[in-house]
Amino acid sequence: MPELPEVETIARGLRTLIRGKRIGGVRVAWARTVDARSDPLASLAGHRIEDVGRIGKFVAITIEDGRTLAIHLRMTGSLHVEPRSKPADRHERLAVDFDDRSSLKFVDPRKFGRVRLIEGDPAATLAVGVDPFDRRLDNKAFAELLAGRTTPIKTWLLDQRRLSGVGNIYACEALFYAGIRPKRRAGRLTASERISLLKSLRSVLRKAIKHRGSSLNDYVDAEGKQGGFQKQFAVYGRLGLPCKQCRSPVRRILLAQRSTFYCSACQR
DNA sequence: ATCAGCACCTGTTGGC
DNA sequence: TGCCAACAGGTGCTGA
Repeated sequence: MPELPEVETIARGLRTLIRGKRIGGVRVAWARTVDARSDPLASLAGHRIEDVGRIGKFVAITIEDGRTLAIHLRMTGSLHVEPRSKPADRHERLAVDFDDRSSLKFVDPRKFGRVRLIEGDPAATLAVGVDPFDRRLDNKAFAELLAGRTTPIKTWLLDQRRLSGVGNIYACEALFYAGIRPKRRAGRLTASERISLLKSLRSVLRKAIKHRGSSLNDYVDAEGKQGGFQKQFAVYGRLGLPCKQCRSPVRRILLAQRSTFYCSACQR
């Protein structure tokens, strides 16, 4: 599913498409798409969309009354703005209908995605950690987050409660550019490794946003366009192919049940 | 605290 | 062509 760059791309596109629209109602085709802790979606009727942003990997739709509609696309979710009358995709799970006869349609083949209407501070409610681009995340703050952690750094990067937005692809890519093996204990990185990792994270995420994210199979943004960053992966999905820096074959291991790619020569 | 294992779901791909 | 296993951008739960 989308990671930070894909969610950012989706949110930016969606912002121009639905800002200011007034909600008429919500239709739910797959009940479990609505998070059990969500406020009732029917209460959205009559309210306008104020803005669209991103909180970690959530698309955050701000409502004029201060509430937030948080959407997590998980593995295969996508969002589309179309005329309500257009026939529903086979995998459409939920639709927000606007009073101009357009709809925001949530399509999700695997049904993992979730939608949740929140009152109050959404970041707190969603329990997401600091964003990689948050200015408050300097080298000192990053070091404090990592201190004492014994879990592998790659696994640590995927934990959304500490740092939010990084997923499997960009964790692998950032560790490659930082020259750090995925299995290294998070709390055992040296100061220069931490600095390098934070820099690599930001640079790879920024580049991916520039390319509108990465499309493996089904990812498309709010305009239906694919991303282009998958062409630039250094290690992700490149098992056995030569490392782009040293030509030795890229390896694959499992960490926390997730495929993890790295170069054993470039990463120590 | 942390991890393995499994659950949630459907679709695609590759081997035989 | 068919069947089956493995795998996929994510997270949450349970039990050890």
